Amino acid sequence: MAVCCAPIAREPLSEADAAELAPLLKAVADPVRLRLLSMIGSHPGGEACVCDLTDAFDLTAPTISHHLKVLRTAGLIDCERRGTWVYYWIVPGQVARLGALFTPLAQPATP
Amino acid sequence: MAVCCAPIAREPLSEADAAELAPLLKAVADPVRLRLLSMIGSHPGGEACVCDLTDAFDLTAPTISHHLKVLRTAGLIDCERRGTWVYYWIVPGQVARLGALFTPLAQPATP
DNA sequence: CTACTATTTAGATGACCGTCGAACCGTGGG
DNA sequence: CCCACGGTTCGACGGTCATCTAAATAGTAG
Repeated sequence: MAVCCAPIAREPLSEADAAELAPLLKAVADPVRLRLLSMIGSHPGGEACVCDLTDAFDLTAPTISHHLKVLRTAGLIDCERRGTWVYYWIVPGQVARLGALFTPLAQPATP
Repeated sequence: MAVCCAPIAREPLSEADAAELAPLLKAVADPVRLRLLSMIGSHPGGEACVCDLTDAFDLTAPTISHHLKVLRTAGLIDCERRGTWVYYWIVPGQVARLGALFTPLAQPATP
């Protein structure tokens, strides 16, 4: 259930599966979002405040907020407001789908 | 040595690593290229002729050629001309980098 | 050498994306 | 009650991308 479809080199990806996966990949296909995802995932406690993330970039707050929204829309992260601050954390299942797509290729049967 | 850097949730991705990985992800963040990669990788013999690929899409030949070039520039596939036809195959090491980025997150230590 | 096929290159067009400044909500403290 | 602060939404601008048509290159067959 973690993956919707077979790993990429097992069988040809259906048009529908490709259409569903592509936006997920597009969400992480950006240096800023890649770092954001990494910073959130590696943060102690598994969650990070926006204020922690913004300072690491030479970008304005709206831009960071936009990137976080893209990641959230893709289902890769989720967030919650806790008093003054908003905290983000990774949704492991969705991220695992990406890994499952490519990893089986590392050690294929190669008959 | 398959990967250049730690998996995404181990430690924050450096700006340089993110900048290097993003283009790789951008190359696969397209439904057509995702299917092309899958069709090439799952093709019997591990390689596929352009003529096999073109027919599966409602796209013109130049468009397919363009997508193949993007994948090739990213180092995900390689090709060789053999007589009349050009054959493409997957570069496993480069694809494995993508998998390694996300897979370790599937079963993290979660202390 | 010429004609035909397969594939790539070049140029153009329309859509999408990353970034910013300004305006807008929600929370907590005077 | 109002104000300061953290964060998001809105609208706009510049750049990139997917796709097409037309033309060029490479190889094969006659």
